[in-house]
Amino acid sequence: MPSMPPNGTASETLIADALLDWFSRHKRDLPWRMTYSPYHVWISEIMLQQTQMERGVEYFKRWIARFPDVDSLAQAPQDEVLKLWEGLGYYSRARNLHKAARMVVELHGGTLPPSMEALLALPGIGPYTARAIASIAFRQDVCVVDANVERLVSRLYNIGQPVKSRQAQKEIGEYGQRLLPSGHAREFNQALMEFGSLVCTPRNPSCPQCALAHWCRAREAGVQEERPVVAKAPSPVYLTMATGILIHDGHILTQKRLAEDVWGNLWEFPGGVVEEGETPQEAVIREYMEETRLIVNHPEPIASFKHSFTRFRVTLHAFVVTLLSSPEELDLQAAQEHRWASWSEIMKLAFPAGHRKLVRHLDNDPKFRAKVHT
DNA sequence: AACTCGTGGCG
DNA sequence: TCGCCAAGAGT
Repeated sequence: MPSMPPNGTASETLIADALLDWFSRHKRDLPWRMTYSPYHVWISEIMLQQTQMERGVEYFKRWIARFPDVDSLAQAPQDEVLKLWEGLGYYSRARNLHKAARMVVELHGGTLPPSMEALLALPGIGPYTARAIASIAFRQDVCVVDANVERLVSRLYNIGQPVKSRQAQKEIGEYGQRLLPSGHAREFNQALMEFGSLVCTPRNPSCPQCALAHWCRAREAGVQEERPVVAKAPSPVYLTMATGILIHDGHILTQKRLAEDVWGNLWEFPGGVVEEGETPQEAVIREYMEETRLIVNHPEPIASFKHSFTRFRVTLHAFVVTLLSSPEELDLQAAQEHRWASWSEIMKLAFPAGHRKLVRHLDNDPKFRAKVHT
C-alpha cells in the first residue's frame, strides 16, 4: 500500500515505498526485532554505536540473558556490566548504560520514557539514539541520521559538502524527514540503515541492483564513489608497549584502571609504553616501579601481540616477572584498586582487548598454568 | 568545534 | 599489509 510522506513529493513517496518494499523482503532476522520492547531497542542501539551489526548480535543475546530488563541491569555491579561489554570497545557506553538504567528506575519507575527530551537526558543517549528509540520502539515520526543514512542521502541527492559539515548535516536531516512516510518510522528508519549497509555500501555499492538507482543523483553524475565527502583520517600512531605478569603465592597482580582514563574501570596488568632507547624488558621493570612501587626483575618473554585502539597501533610485548621486594610495598600510583587474583578470578574480570589476548594465550599454556592457583 | 573514546573485519 | 569503516556521545 503506497504511503504518503508529510510534504512528500511524488518521487519521495516512490523512494520511501521502494525502501520499505526492499526492507520487507531483505531485512535480517535479528534478536532485537522480535518484540521491539523499548529496553531491547535501547540496548541494541547503544551496542551498535560505531559497531558492526554482526558483532553486536552475540553480545546482545548474552546481555539480555543476564540483564533481561532495566531493573536487573540497574541492580548489577559495574564490574559485571563491563565484563559483558569486554571486547566491544568504547566502554563509556557500558558505564553510561548502567548509570542510565539506575536513572530510569529512579525517575521513570523502571520504564524507558518515550519523549525525546527525557531520552536525551539519559547518559549515552544522544541525537541519533534518542531518535532511534523514539521511532523504532515508540513509533514516533522522527527520522534517524547515522553513517548509513549520511551515505545513502548524500548519494541520492549528490551532496558535495563534507558530510560532517553543519550545512550537510542539516540537509541530510531535512531530506530524511521529507522521505519519512508518517506512521512507518519504525520500518522506514531501519530500512534506510539496512539498505545503506547492504546495498549503498561505502565501497563498490551495488548500483546495478539498487532499487533507488533511478532517483540517485550521484549515480546520474557518475560520482557515487566520491559520496559522501569525508575528511581524510589522521595517520595512526605506532607504539611499542610492554606488560608483565607478576605471580606471588600462585596469584597474579591485577589493577583496576582509573575511571576517567582509557578503558576506565577495566582491569589490567601493570605496564606501559616502551620509551626511546629502552628495551621492553627495561620498560616493564620501570613501569612496575612507577605504577606499583614494586621492584621486579628477570622478565621472561611470553609472546607479543598486535592490537589497536583509537588512533594507536600497538605491539605489546608480554613477560612474566619476578618479585624482588615485599608485596607489602605495593602502593598504587596509576590505578584505583588491586587484586591478587587466581586464574578463575582473572577470567571473570574485564580486560582491554590486548590484555585479554594475553590471558587467552596463557590459558592455553600448561607450563604457565601450573604456576597459578586455579 | 575539535578531540577522545576500542575493536575487528574487510578489500 | 594497511587504511578505511562501523545503527555516536561526551566534553
